[in-house]
Amino acid sequence: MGRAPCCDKANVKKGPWSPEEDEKLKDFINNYGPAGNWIALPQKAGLKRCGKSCRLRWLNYLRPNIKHGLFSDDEDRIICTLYGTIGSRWSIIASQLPGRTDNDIKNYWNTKLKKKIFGINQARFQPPFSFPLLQTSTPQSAHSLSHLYTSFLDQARKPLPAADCINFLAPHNNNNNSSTPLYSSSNQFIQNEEFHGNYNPMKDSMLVSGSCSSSDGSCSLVKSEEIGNFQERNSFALEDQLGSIVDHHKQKQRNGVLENTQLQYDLEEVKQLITSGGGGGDLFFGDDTKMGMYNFSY
DNA sequence: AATTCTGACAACCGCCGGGTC
DNA sequence: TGACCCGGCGGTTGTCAGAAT
Repeated sequence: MGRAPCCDKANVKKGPWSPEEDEKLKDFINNYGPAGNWIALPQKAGLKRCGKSCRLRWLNYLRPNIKHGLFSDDEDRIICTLYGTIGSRWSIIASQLPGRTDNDIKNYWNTKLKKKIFGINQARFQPPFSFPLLQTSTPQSAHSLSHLYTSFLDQARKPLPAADCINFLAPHNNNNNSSTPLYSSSNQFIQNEEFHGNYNPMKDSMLVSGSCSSSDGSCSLVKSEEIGNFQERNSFALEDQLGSIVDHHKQKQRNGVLENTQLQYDLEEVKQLITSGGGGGDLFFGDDTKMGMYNFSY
């Protein structure tokens, strides 16, 4: 036996809301409050709508303090970094952007931001930071992650014309000073990144590894066995690439080239919102000529 | 001027989890 | 303990306006 429908679909109106319907809904909620039974609300408010539709209309459009219109650069960056860390958990991302709704952010990501970041190669190239890195605590998610990663490598191995390089989250990075923070917004998160220029999936090797950072904020380089454990947890089979990249990373750090990188935003809050346990991770990618690292903790 | 295409965003759908009985 | 109800969530689809042909 299936679930009973939430409303009588034959007798509910669908499609765009009229101003009159908006007024009715607003009036009702202003008088009786948004809390309560959404399923019963339409009948009480005199609306021929599904309760879920009313709820969505209120939350996404009619609710006070909703911010419409263009997203700022800071908002862009917050969305990008949070998406990179937690994936498409729009409600959590929305909780970091006052006035924005999850639907708004989701639409914005799907229609604009994704293209802005991934450029022309978006259809073929899924970037490493889109992996659900925080969702690796179960065998299923580990398998899923492994599958995604394999798919990514398959894509990355395909030859691409040189013009198909993508810019990796560095829209404002016009200098070569690797110690300059790329983004700093509202003290909510600061991100340094060593990587400059283009990332070409045809030429550049890439891997994902676990990481940790010491309590004083310095970036303690990942031990290979820690990475190994992380790999094992996530069913990765990238040992060959692992050693060289980590050696390269260490070498750069010894040379003082590598900046401590710590991607942070409202982590405490995000932590609470995410049910899985805390941890951290680095995304390394690059080759002998250039290398990128994306460090996060949660 | 008419038609087609495209992008933006509003809205819907179905699944899931928590709460309650 | 399990069935049911409801709200929340994310993916997908629908609608419409403006651009392109």
